[in-house]
Amino acid sequence: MLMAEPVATDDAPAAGSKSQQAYGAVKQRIVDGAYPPGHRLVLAAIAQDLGVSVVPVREAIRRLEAEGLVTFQRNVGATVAGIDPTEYLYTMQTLSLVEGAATALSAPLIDAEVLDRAAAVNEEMRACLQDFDPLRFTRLNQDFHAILFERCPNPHILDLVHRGWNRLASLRSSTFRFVPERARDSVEEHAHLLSLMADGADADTIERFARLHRSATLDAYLTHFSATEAATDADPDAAHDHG
Amino acid sequence: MLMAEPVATDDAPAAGSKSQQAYGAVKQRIVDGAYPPGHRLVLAAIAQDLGVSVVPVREAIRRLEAEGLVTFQRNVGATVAGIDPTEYLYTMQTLSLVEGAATALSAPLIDAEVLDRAAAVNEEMRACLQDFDPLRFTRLNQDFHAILFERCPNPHILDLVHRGWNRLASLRSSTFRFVPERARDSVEEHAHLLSLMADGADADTIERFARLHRSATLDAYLTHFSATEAATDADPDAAHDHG
DNA sequence: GAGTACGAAATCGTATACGAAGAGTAGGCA
DNA sequence: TGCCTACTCTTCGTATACGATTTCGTACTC
Repeated sequence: MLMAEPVATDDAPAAGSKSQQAYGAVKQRIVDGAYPPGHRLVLAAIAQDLGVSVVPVREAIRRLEAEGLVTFQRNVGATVAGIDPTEYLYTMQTLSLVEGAATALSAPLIDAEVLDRAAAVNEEMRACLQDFDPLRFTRLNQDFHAILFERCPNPHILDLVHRGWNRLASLRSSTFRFVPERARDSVEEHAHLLSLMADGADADTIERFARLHRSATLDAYLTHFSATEAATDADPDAAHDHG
Repeated sequence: MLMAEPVATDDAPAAGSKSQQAYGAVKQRIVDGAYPPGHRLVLAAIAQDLGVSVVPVREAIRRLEAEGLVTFQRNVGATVAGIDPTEYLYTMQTLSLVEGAATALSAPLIDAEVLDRAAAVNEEMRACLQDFDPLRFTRLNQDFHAILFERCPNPHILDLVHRGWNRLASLRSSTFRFVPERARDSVEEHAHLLSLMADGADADTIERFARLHRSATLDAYLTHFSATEAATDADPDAAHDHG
């Protein structure tokens, strides 16, 4: 869906250049949790592990830094970016902005067939509500939105949306894991969004609603956490790293 | 080997690492127009020119690629990003989105002193209307907006705004050069924006107006160019590279 | 016993070297 | 004469090597 790789065989990135290989491999390990947040990324170790030299690894790390997945310090090294709740907030806020715009810009280019596909995914999500699986739900949620914003004609905005989702994936902090109640509302809002598009609502309405939809998810997260943190009071990031 | 001193006198980037030096140097040359759009960036040549090895240059180029200032092709090389009118459109559209949001998010944090500074810059712009100098006007325009969005609390969005302005600078395609009539309206809209902020208008109103303000500039550009291109009909990019 | 200075290990940053992939050009063949 | 092929040349991609910087451990002093 939002895989930029030309063709991935099954799990190995298998990109043309070793830099891209290294990029894909390290990124995957971050997203998978093999490299937990705060983990130090040593160039030589990764290079040996991947069977390449440090040069491509270095380049991969810098790319990941540009995407915000790792933090980098000169002459010190890189560490996997932390899962600061503030960071999540910023990312979600940014995503609400650019995804709302991308969805609105996509809307005129979306035909009935695409709407049907999105509706099918949304029905899967609805079915997923019983026997709730946060991971699966989150993945479907991403698929749903990707269908709707992927036709955005402005490649810059589309790229920003992809980056946002990427960062969310690296943060590994799904709202639906903490606030499953939000899932049901989310599905309903999806249905409403589809009906807006089907009725040919104007761009501003769609943008506003798409943005609100994401903001609502963020709000659910925030209220949940402010409550949780006030209750537990200690070890405020214990809730994140149980991936 | 002529070693560049770590401490730079005044205009050199003065970065600690050679990668950053190279990044700053190449970027400056692109923005200044020393490397015109379409110019091929050969690693070895730049490296020799800067007195460093190709490795830092390579990294600098990749960073510039990530920012969109240069395009890169594997095993072929990098070229300074073109000034495709379409690219300008996309960039301005994206900027209208993120800058509008950044301005709206900044608004609650802006006090009277900041508003006064912005107003002063706007008056400079108004004075600049006689004896019109597009370059100076464009610079003041950037200053004006920077004052208003710089307090945006979301660093991601703020970063996107900076990137957008960066890319605009690299495109070197100022609307005010082609459509000086737009300048007067722009100043008035700035004044209105300031009054909105002074009156404590809600975020949505400010965002909407800031976005519209930029979109209007873009529209002026587009109508000008569609007219110009229809008239000249040939060599549609002649208007760009007289920088 | 605590703080500081020195030294060693680890790791990054950069230079140099060589192999690989594309682009351009000249030559041959239809 | 036009097109295809082989070759060379430029330029990038990656490996290896070495110097620079930081960090951590240890010994010494107050």
